[in-house]
Amino acid sequence: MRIKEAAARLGLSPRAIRFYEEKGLIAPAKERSSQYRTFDEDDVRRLQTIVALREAGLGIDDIQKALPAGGKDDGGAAGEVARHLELRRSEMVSAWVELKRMIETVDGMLAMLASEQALPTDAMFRLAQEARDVRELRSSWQDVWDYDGLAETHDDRVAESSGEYTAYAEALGLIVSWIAAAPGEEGLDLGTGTGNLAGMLLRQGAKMAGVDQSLAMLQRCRAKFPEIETKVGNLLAIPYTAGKFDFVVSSFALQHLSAGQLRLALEEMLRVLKPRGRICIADLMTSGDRVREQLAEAFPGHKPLAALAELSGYFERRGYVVKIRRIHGLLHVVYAVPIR
DNA sequence: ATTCTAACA
DNA sequence: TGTTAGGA
Repeated sequence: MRIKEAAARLGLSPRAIRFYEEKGLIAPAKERSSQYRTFDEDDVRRLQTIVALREAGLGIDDIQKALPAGGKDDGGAAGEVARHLELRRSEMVSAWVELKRMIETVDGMLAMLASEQALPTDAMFRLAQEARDVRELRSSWQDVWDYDGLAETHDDRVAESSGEYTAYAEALGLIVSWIAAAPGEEGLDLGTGTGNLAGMLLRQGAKMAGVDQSLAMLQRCRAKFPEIETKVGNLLAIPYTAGKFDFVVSSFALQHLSAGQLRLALEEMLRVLKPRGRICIADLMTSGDRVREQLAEAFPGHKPLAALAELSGYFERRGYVVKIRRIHGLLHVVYAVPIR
């Protein structure tokens, strides 16, 4: 068939199809003399997947990467497509959170305008400043640590650091015993990595979900624990709707956040938690902001660590009872339960 | 009547 | 990607 018929069949314009060819997404045969494009069933099938991926919001270049460069489809492409769709999904959640933020800012400004006669310039400007700070905090969260690259050896390294392995295992064990998941409860593990903590809670009978920035880590996790639902995403824009989980846990993830980012992450945890939901965190923590700053200066390459006082204060102000245990060195476990 | 390339919006 | 021009 020629381009018009193919376009009609796929709901595309002929121009769009030529454009896809120009971008290297398809390579239809051309008639010798006329240079007219000729589309066979394979071409149509490929165009169908392109249309589908476009509808999912993938850009032309993403589709280019997701689809095997060869002219025709082959079997092993599903994984690549899934990988790009997950990345896309994660971006969309971030954009969604951004939008939500912006709506709140607009609401705040409207509220100001409703009560004042003149333009409340100062107040609006301050609100805008705060909003901008939050946005910049979010966007400054990058994969500084290259966890995709570390995924393959992650579990080995955890097991090898024998001195700290005991502490690592002890911390995870304490989370599991403090959370004491009832069968069927829904839990979320933030920064789940290869799923070690989530796996333990899974065995306890909980229905677990895991979020991690690194898809490579999650692929390990899926291989180890197929029952865990995993999503790519970051802690500042958790890819779940509000009020979904009975408990949220996190181990060795918050240490990578700055103080401002930590506050956003905590907000996000409370958002996805049910009203009576509980939180348990194992991480490197310092006794106070001063110590944390000193450490940050001493180790310029590292992010500031979470401050214990900040953490517990944050929860207590919101009506939680906080329990803390020091495991080893800076490693602490913090448990927060709403006051009944 | 269709399709093609190229350039511009 | 849509549009338009100029050709085959």
